[in-house]
Amino acid sequence: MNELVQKPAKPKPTGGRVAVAPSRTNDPERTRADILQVAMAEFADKGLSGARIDAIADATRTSKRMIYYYFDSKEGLYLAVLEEAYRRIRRTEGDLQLDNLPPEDALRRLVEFTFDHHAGNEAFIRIVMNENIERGKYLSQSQIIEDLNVPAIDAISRIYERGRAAGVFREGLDPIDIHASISALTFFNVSNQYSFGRIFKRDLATSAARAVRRANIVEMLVRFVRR
Amino acid sequence: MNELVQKPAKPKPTGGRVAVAPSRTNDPERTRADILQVAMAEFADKGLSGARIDAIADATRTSKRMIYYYFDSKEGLYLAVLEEAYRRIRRTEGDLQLDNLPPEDALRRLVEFTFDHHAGNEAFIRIVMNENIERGKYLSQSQIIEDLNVPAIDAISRIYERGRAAGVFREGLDPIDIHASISALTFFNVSNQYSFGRIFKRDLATSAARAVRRANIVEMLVRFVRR
DNA sequence: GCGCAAATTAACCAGTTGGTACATTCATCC
DNA sequence: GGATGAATGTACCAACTGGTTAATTTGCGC
Repeated sequence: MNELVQKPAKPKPTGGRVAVAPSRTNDPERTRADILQVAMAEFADKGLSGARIDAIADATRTSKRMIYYYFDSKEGLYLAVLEEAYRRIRRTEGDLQLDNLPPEDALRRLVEFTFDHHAGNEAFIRIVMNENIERGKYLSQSQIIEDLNVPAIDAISRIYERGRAAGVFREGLDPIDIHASISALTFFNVSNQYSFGRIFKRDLATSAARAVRRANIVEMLVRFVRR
Repeated sequence: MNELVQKPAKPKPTGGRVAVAPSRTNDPERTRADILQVAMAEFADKGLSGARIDAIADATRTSKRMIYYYFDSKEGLYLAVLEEAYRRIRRTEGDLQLDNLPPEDALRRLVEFTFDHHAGNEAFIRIVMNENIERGKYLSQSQIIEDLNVPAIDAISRIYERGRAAGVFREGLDPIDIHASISALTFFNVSNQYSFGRIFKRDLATSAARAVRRANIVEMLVRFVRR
């Protein structure tokens, strides 16, 4: 099985001989959330063009018609999935307590956190990959992006500023650039694990390989900012 | 226009009133190469599932029938494109003269070369992205992969060994891990340019942005290996 | 308990898409 | 110059796929 996101089980059709009272319970929020969750798994697995509305509908507790009722179109559903994916990621970012740590320790911790976070959210990684295949077309349409950068960059800015003031970090670095490096190193390790693994005959998904890589990435960033 | 790979122009249908002698020239190699080139552009643009055989056929000097004659299926064509993409990349890699440079300069040059190479070959990047969306399924089927790692890793190994022996690089580093870092940093800058650009309101494709990023990536690697 | 919009179901549809059947032309070998 | 396999063009098809039509049920406000 290749499940990136939990899919709720579809209730079996009543197999008994006597037809059970065909009652129905309206629960729009549940229906919507159900569709969204299944769709996220499908889009992460196959990408926008590879995903099939029928496949999503079949894996849902409800029917295809409901997808169009709530999301209008395949693209509308994809956009909703994209936004939900970013929303979830940001939600988990907040509660990292870095301000009390010495700057270098704070940076280490931030990088480790980002690494683990990416390693543990392949579905998110794949949705971002796909959105880049789409050249950011849907991200552009989304409101959500506007205030997405703030928390990630803020954390780095604060750490960097403290380190610079304390004289342990060198001058003239750009927090966004530092963020780009952290993202690149941690994202790639998940996004390109298959091609890289095949070519170098290494499974990047083992915990041993991950631990080594993680330590090296942390070291790389610390050395980069150090005076 | 969004052309990642040159497409040859299709000759216009003879529009004249009198039908020109419908002569035909058999040129299997040209036909095959033509299809491959057009297919590479389409697969790089849309991915495996997004690409359309009819679209490829239409952009070709020949017909859909010929695609199936030479490549059997959509998947067969995709595999041929994938292999050709890797073959081309490796071809350009060879002629870098690094053995005469001091180790640190050699490393700088290698990183710069890789950066420029990735920045200038978006089609390749996108094909690799797509292959990772496919979880390396087609790369696994290919023979070509077997001897793909050698040149890239060899270059790093030699540089690192010289630097280590000379006492300018620290001990205990793994050339494949170094390669992973170089790839991650340079690949991401192209692969994720859309999502990153949208979120941070920066166009990573401008030459100014590229120059800054390139210098930082080089610096990051040098600092990582230094004693 | 009724009116009515929201929620849901089932069947259906037209355009697309990968793939093929079949006939035909080219080029090489003798 | 004819036989023969390789190369090519045309027309076609069945399955898939995103999307819709239309009818029905639920549940909330009053």
